[in-house]
Amino acid sequence: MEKELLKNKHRLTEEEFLQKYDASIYERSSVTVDMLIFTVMNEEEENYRKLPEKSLKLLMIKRGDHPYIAQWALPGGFVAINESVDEAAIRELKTETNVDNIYMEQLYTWGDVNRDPRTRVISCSYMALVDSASLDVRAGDDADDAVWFNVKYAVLKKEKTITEKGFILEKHIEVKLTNNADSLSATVRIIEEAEGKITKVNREIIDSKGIAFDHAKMIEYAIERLRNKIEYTDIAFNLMPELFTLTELQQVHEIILNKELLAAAFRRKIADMVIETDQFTKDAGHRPSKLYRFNPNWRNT
Amino acid sequence: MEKELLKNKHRLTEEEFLQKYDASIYERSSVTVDMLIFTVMNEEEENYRKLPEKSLKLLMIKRGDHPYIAQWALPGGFVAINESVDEAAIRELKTETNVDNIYMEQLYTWGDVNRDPRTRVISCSYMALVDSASLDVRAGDDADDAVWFNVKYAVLKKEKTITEKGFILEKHIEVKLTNNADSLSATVRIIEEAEGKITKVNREIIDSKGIAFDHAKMIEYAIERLRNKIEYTDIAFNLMPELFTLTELQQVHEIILNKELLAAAFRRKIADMVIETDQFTKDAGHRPSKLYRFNPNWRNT
DNA sequence: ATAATAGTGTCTTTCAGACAGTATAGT
DNA sequence: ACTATACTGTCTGAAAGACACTATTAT
Repeated sequence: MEKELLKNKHRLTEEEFLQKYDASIYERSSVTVDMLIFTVMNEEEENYRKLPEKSLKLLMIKRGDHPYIAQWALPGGFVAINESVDEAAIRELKTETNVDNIYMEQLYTWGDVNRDPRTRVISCSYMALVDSASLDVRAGDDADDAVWFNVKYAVLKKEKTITEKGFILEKHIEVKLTNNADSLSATVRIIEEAEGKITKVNREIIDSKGIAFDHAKMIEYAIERLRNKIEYTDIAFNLMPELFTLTELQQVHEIILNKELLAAAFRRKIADMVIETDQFTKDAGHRPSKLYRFNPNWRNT
Repeated sequence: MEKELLKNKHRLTEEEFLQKYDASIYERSSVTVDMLIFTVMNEEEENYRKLPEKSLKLLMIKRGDHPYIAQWALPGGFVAINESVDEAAIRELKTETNVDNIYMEQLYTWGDVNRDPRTRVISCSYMALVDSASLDVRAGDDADDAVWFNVKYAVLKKEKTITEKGFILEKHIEVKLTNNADSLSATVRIIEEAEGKITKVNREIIDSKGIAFDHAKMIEYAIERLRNKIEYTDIAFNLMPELFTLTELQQVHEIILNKELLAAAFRRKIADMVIETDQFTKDAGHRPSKLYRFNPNWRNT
């Protein structure tokens, strides 16, 4: 190898250089992963005829220690020195929810200096979408409580000011997490500043009730991404069970997009992404619905 | 504050807990930022009548020390303990290119264990788009050479195998970086494995000539993202000077998408994103072209 | 029979693709 | 006059929006 012969300005070969290399001279950050684990569940129905409503859920963990003791945080943990960041995320997902082999995507890396009062922590966040049917409801054998929260996303304020060379867009987004026992909420202020070609976005938590760290920011960001991606990808199917009706699939889209869709147009749009089965739903007080499964080969052939 | 009174299972208040907290018990990774700084430049023209061709450029730095001595790497550096990851990226961009206040977006965080032979390094990559006109061509006062390379992206292989429950898609992408003095290249193998709903993507460098670390992966990924985003966002304008012709704007799209576009359709599509000026190009051996500027308010009003 | 959902047919609107045709500088 | 680019008009076809209409079950 030619490489072996090259020496640097101190006349060291690569081997010699690496032997002398001391990584400890710089102070290092801790790196963690935080997981945004979403699912969609049926709410209780009352009328035997009506379809059950669905709702978007997020898994949170109650903190048993400082900092933010007794508040709720996203599941996550430190990246070990001998595992990749992705592996850490998979390990955490498995530990917290007992689910593996599921859709997961890196979201964003949060690198502000004072994210954690203990020490400098850089956090790489992942979004996971799981199908509630395949979920082992006993979420998390971990010491702390792992509980599903209902997620609501509301725009409290949206104000656009036209400036000389662009605009300033200020949005206040309220994220509400609720379940039978607890009710958490946070408001994130998002300021988008466009000046000429350059646009800068800043996210800031201006109010947080019961949500630990900067996790409200991550939740807000994840919902935005989820909404965006559901329009042009097939990620929504990760929230569906093996067999599903087209109405259920539409409901999932509607919950995430927070708007109603027209059945005819929706069915046309997702037609290629599903495969008809010969099975039907039963025991509803109305016409049965055909069951479908996901078609992984919808992009061509 | 109620918070102050809460004690953990060791009967410590938050203040006491934080005082005793020792972050050094876990071995920590280093965190770096790597910058993918793209621009578009005119190639030399020959015929006074013909328009100059444009080409996509990427800024690379020649390594002066081990590891990968004498190879080329993306500009980047360690994140200091007292700066945010974004700040580190901005600082590096300024140091390397003397450009600030420019479009920059976090791309992806690369967390494999053996990315760097020196020590465990997790790298957060950023993509920056700069307008070559506003660029101080003396790129980088840093010790090492900072040089623009021409970027070419080619699909060498694309093979889809339909499996029982999905498919396997194998792509080989060749990234070529060239300039007057040097010619670098790398092949990245991308394997997309879909089984049922779950799709896993894996990127691996199967051949690398002159490109340090796993940076070929980052380059490949950045080009994919750039291609994707240029279709539905306005990022392309970050590559344009203050005033530009629609043909120039179209050329930039064509280079990035690597395909020709029809002028009529292109103009319709970007019509709202630009503002007409009353200026024209001059001294071309053909009809002058109207100059436009970016319209930051194109999304509404 | 009725309530409630399942599913389809089709008219309209919007928008991208294609391409011919007109316009205009510099040499 | 000629060349190369600038720019527009319009036909076509694909896809999304809107909405009415038909179908089918458990009670």
